Amino acid sequence: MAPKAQLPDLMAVLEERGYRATAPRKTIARLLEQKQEGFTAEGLCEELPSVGRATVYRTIKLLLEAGAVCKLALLDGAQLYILCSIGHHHHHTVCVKCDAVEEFSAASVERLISAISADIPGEIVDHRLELFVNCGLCPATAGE
Amino acid sequence: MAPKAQLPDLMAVLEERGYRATAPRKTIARLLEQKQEGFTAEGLCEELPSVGRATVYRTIKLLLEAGAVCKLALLDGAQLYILCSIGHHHHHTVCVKCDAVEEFSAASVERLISAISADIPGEIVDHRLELFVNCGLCPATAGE
DNA sequence: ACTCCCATTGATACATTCTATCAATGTCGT
DNA sequence: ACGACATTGATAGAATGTATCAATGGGAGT
Repeated sequence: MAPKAQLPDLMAVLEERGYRATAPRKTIARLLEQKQEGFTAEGLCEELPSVGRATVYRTIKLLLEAGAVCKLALLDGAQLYILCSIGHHHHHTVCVKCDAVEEFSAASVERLISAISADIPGEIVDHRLELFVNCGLCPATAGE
Repeated sequence: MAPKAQLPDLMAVLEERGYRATAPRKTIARLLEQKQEGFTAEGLCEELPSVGRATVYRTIKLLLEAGAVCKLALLDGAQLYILCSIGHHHHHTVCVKCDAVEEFSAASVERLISAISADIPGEIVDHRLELFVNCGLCPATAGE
């Protein structure tokens, strides 16, 4: 897998927003910074038995609000969190076989949304685009 | 609100797929065919106390698989089902104020996805696009 | 129209994911 | 070091959906 763009220091992100640097938050931030893949809240809880479930969920929520984490809906309706870069609009590709997530952005998408705007009643304030792919890198897709 | 495109006879959709025309399914189908707006499973259960919860959820699932219903994720993470047209790929706009959903399709979207394909690792097999709008028609948006 | 098979139902329990509550604790500005 | 108050963790509860299974009923074949 290609190396990800540099991802933010999560604890710093939280402190910038005025949240305290507590031990549980540091633990969660440190673990997430290692993660190249998507994760679930329950998965984090299992990996960090020393941190309370409520705190795991609360911290994920704070990171979501800060934009450091995105929440994706897979085709089957399952949900997946993924660490992502802050401050620039982007989208994700998700492998339908292995759930690997990659971030991408394309000016053409944003231009298209603007163009579509004329054909849509109302004013577009946001959008969500997800591409489901066969990544071609995981065992499941390589075999085809 | 503009009249929707003709929507399918839901009971016929289910029968075409080999499911039996039972009384609970007919009840659900009849109610949904009246609905111009999004709905939730729990909401349906309340509107149809004569039908068991499990049956409501099962029937929604069958309609989802048949493509007669889509499941949308709102910006705040809430989920909404919406009746939609079968057999042609389409997307939805969702009003961020009143949750009104409109269906749209644009050849330009499909062309763009194809074009992006070249820049994305892997093969695109599906995509999801949602536009969040101020519909301009509901009291909440009209006031701005 | 009757029968019979088996798809379907509904009640209930369970699963998953997330939020609310609240007393106890830990951070950080002073 | 102190104190205000943000945060934690245990637990209960909410929201949404699935599994189980005995009882029911649709509809194909006669």
